[in-house]
Amino acid sequence: MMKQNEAGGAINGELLAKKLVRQLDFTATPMCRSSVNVILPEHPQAQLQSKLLALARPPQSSFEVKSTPVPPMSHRQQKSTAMTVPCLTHFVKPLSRQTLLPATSLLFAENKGSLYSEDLCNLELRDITPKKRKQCNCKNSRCLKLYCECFASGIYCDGCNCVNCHNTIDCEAARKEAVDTILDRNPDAFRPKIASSPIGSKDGKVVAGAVTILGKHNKGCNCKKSGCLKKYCECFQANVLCSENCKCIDCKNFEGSEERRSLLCGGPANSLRYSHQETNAAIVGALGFSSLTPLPAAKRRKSEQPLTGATFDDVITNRLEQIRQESCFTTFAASTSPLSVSTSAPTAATLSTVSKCKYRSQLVDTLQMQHVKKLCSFLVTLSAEAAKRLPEKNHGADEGELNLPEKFFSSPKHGSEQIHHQDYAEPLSTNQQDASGTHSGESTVGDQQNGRIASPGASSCMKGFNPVYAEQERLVLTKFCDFLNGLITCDSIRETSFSSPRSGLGSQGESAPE
DNA sequence: GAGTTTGAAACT
DNA sequence: CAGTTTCAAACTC
Repeated sequence: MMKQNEAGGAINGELLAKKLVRQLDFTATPMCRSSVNVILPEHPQAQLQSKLLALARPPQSSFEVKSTPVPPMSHRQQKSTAMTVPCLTHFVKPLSRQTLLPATSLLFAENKGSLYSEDLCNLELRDITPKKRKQCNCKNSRCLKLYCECFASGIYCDGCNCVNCHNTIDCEAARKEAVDTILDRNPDAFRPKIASSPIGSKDGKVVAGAVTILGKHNKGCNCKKSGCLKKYCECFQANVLCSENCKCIDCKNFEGSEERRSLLCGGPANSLRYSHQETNAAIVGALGFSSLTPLPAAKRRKSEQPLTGATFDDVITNRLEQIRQESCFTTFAASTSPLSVSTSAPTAATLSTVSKCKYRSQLVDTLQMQHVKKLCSFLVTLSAEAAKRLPEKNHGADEGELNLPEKFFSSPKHGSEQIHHQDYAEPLSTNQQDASGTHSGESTVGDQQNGRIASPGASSCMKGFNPVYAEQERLVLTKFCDFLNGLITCDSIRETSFSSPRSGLGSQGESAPE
């Protein structure tokens, strides 16, 4: 077993830098990532960020640490490789260097090195705005029990209103003993209470840009009287919906709850407060797994606002029909293809999760499952037809010989595009990227090595040109893109309709989104 | 600001 | 593990 002084001696520049970086709360609830706590509030924000970014690139860091030495870990902490920083941001507090030192000591054993730089890169300046730290008011616990928010967060009390506080650096021995006692009772006591969604990237987090998906309460709440709609409820307080982990009674903190909706509908402050939830919900929904986040009531009402004249359902249906008619293929299998079933089934299964909490897409009231099924069926048929048709025409023939319609794309942007073999070699040409706006240019064969799925067209380029694959890919992606464009168009109409009723509906479904 | 309510943590 | 007590935050007035 590593002795404490050995552990302390092992602190090289890299580790030190990491630890300081980790003083940002990256392991706390994903929700909290939107309001990342930052220690060292004495630094101007920009300076702070650049300094932290520098720290993320050890060992070149020249940041000089003059803070109090990090308290050594207990043997238990050293043993625990899974120990994470407590949920510092459960309560929004900008933390002083001193107050975070205990947290860094708890972190000491956790060396998941991959987190730091990219998390820092995901930081936005507005996210590190120091906020007034919450101060505890403990009287009887000496701030050495989990009742104390500071202690539970792994920080020293600093400027609190507590009485007989032992959660200070001067009482480190007592503090460490208390930590050990609590860890004996519950090794996860200092772990973040809010877990991210099970589907995700490393460290269990799902990062999309700077936003991390909200999760659920690890242990769940046990609320009885609050309906889980007050801050007594840990789930509610953490901005997550109650989950199957909860044992609450008369819970109203679930997606679709009228009470919750009306509560969140309280005004601009609430809208702002839950804006991250909206973003998270959208991302979660897009990723296809259960979200625990609600849609802001304002947005949802907007979604539910009926269109004057034509419903979004009509527009989508018409759009699909238009796509179908524009296609050179006449078959439009409704739901006969097994693939169409298998393609859409996971979506349905995903949306109806085992949890009582379900993701509610902004389009849930307008884009129906039947549309998705139709689209899937259509794309499958399209792909099959392409496979059948291409060999008949000409193996490896030029695009011009495929007898594809000149205006396969309904959008003028696409209609004039000429596709050549070099397009297969570079399926994501600049023009296409600009036109569709849907490609990041990252989908290369090389991605396969990174666990991603490379496009069949791209793969065929590497292994030998296969025009069938490429054509299938092109058709399917094109039509899907077209469908999405239609969706955007319809959404624009819907938004216009909402903001100014009866305006902008004359060109329903056909006006360009931009 | 005092008193009450609430639910997590701690205890038995 | 369930029931009870303690505790501090959240809430109400």
